[in-house]
Amino acid sequence: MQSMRVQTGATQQAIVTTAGKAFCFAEGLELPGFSMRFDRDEEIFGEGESADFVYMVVSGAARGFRILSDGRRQITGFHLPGDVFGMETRGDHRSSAEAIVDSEIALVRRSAVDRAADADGAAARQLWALTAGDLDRLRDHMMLLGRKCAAERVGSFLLEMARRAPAEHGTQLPMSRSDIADYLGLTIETVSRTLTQLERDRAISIRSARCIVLHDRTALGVAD
Amino acid sequence: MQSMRVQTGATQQAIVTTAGKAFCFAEGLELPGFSMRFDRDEEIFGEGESADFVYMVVSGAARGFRILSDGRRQITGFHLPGDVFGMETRGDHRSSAEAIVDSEIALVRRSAVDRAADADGAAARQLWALTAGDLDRLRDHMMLLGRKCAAERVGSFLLEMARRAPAEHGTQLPMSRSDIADYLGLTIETVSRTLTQLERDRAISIRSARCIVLHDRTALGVAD
DNA sequence: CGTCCCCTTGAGTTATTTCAACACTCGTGG
DNA sequence: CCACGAGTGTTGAAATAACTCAAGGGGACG
Repeated sequence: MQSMRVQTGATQQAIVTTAGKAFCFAEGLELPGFSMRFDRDEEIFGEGESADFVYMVVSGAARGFRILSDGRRQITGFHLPGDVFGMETRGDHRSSAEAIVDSEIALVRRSAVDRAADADGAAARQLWALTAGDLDRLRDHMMLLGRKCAAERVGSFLLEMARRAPAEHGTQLPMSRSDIADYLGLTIETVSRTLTQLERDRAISIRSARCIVLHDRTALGVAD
Repeated sequence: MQSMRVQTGATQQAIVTTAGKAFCFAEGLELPGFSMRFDRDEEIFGEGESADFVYMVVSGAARGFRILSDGRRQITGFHLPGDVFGMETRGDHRSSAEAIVDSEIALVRRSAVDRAADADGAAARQLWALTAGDLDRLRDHMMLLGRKCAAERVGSFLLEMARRAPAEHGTQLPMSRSDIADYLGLTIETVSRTLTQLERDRAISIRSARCIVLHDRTALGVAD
């Protein structure tokens, strides 16, 4: 396996342990890149940085977020294995991203993405569809943030995670209560209380803080 | 001027009063289409309908929104003259859109959009950038919905409208309090009370319900 | 076995909602 | 020209969902 030194952002420099791989961004869309390891809570890219790369989770998980000057944080999305993130059509990143747990992240140079889009109309279409899919999911999340009560927010979140991160013995939640709260527009106390209440209602079982079993999907009380 | 009959959706049929025009979707991206008039509160397209057209506001204003089965509504965005909306990469519309006031809307066939994207890489890039721009604005709005208090939401909204719909004698608000509330994730009463309070604080003047003058942009108390 | 971090629980507070009444604006028709 | 009515916006008072502050619990790890 090769090893190379890359400049990934304004400040960061890293030893890349895998080089010359191709990563599947979508059905029939393979892009050349390399993968990097990020520790838990390590920044992947920051708001305002030049968007020289596009990212995909290989293993682990990441959070995308924005922060107000007074520290309030809104998590715009969780990125799980296979998810592409950090793709900008303009020059700079408008949000930040961090690893939630120790993760392996694929990096593809933006120039390579642009080249693929220019060379192949179908590839361009696929990349556009990735962005459009994000837009669609964000509109759903706007409904959650603007119009759903705490119980519905937590219920919707559990259903989303159950769909995206199915595991053998219950749904795994790689993120902390604080991450969940900042994703759902709630406080950690409200998230915790709501989960406890859902367990009392026999809608879920909390095997541990990071592992939940969904029993009764209708009892989650999620409107649609 | 020509006149033609078009099937615009599952049910609607309309007399088109302008045909054969080209509409500017972005810098150097002109697409052939026609324009139609929509009355106040008339549906432009509905959730689940086949997305056969892409739309642009010529004059007037539109709202994009989603509704839960129990009637709760979240407005995902307001569309003002020049704004493109209803562009889907998949087959169906995932949100609805209605005219806020009597409006003239340009319709471009999706097939024409696809053709332009296939033929010209630069056009494809522009269309992708339109979607990416929407995504970016939605992320800002998520911060508003998830983490800002009522006063900040209304303040941010006024700044947004002042930027997008500048007028001679104050900012025009084509939409009702109910629309504003459903955009900001508040109730109409809270929107109304907050505007009154902002006027007491001398941050704005309410010339009429639909026309506001911004005095002191810092007094709007909008964090960033 | 202790310490740290995260999570949970409790009690009191508050921002926003809910419910209800009233005010304004703008057409329409007498 | 004024009365009327419908739709829209404002205001008040009470209710409540979620937040804040504070303390305690439990698991992971050295």
